[in-house]
Amino acid sequence: MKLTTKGRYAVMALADLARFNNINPVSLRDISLRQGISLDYLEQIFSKLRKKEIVQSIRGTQGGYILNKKAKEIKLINIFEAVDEKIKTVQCKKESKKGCNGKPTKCLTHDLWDELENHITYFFEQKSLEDLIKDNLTRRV
Amino acid sequence: MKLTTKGRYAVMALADLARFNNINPVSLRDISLRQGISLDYLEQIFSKLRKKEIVQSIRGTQGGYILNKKAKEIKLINIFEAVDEKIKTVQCKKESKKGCNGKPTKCLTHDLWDELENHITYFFEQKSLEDLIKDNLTRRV
DNA sequence: ATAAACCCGAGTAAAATAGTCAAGTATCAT
DNA sequence: ATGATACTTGACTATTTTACTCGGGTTTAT
Repeated sequence: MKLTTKGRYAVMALADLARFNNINPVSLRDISLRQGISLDYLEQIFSKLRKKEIVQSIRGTQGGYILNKKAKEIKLINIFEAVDEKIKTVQCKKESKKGCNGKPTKCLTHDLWDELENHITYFFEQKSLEDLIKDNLTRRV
Repeated sequence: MKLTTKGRYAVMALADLARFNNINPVSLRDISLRQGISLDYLEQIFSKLRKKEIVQSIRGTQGGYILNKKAKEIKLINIFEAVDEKIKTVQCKKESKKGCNGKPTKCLTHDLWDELENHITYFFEQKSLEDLIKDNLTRRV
């Protein structure tokens, strides 16, 4: 049970962006340097974030990215969804309402995995980008 | 962010074991058939569970496994630990108390990942095997 | 004696991850 | 105009992890 770099980096990069999100757009190059994430990889990630309208891009010199919504309105769940960071605890989820794996009844642990998935999802639904940067009034990288 | 089969199967198999844990030991063959998990794979898993003293083995014909503690005392966290299902949200955890990745300060999202890890771990610390089978008075596979 | 079970370590195919690389296009500053 | 900066896109790939399988054991009830 682990977080992939895609999800982690997306959040790190957006936290960085939110922090420096003044009038000027923030370039991926800057984020790359500050957060130590490869530029090429960041480009992949931001492509997805842009398609899901979490950020806006500004091309050309002095260009970069800006948040497309208020930091408060961007929840971690939105970020994870955008970069395909799935929360997947169960394999039999898509089966029919009643049964798992083709059987007529639910598997013994079905509700457990559902509950776990909800537990984790809840966390991501609550936390916003704003929470991240508010918690970080002390100087951080 | 997903659960591996090792963790999932371990819990499924132990739930099955707990359910049929009467006087007689339960063979992996039976668990394999009921839960649809390969026998070879189950053997790997139970080897670890035995080494962590979650189950006891009884060799020979009519042998099998029994729980080594009361179902109430076996928490999911113990099971996951036994089969090396790690809960890993952060990469910079092992760095010094204050800084991440060799830098003198914590990374922006450090506390977030810590909090997430705690959130998930808490869930696994609360849930016991007994909870699983108690929740399943209705007939299940 | 035999079969049912546990025990153990090595090996491996497939999938997922974590990127890199190449070739663009848009825009600004000068 | 032109060069530099920065976004855009899609393909490619090495490494790691996962999810097993396989082949040999040993123990014990009947």
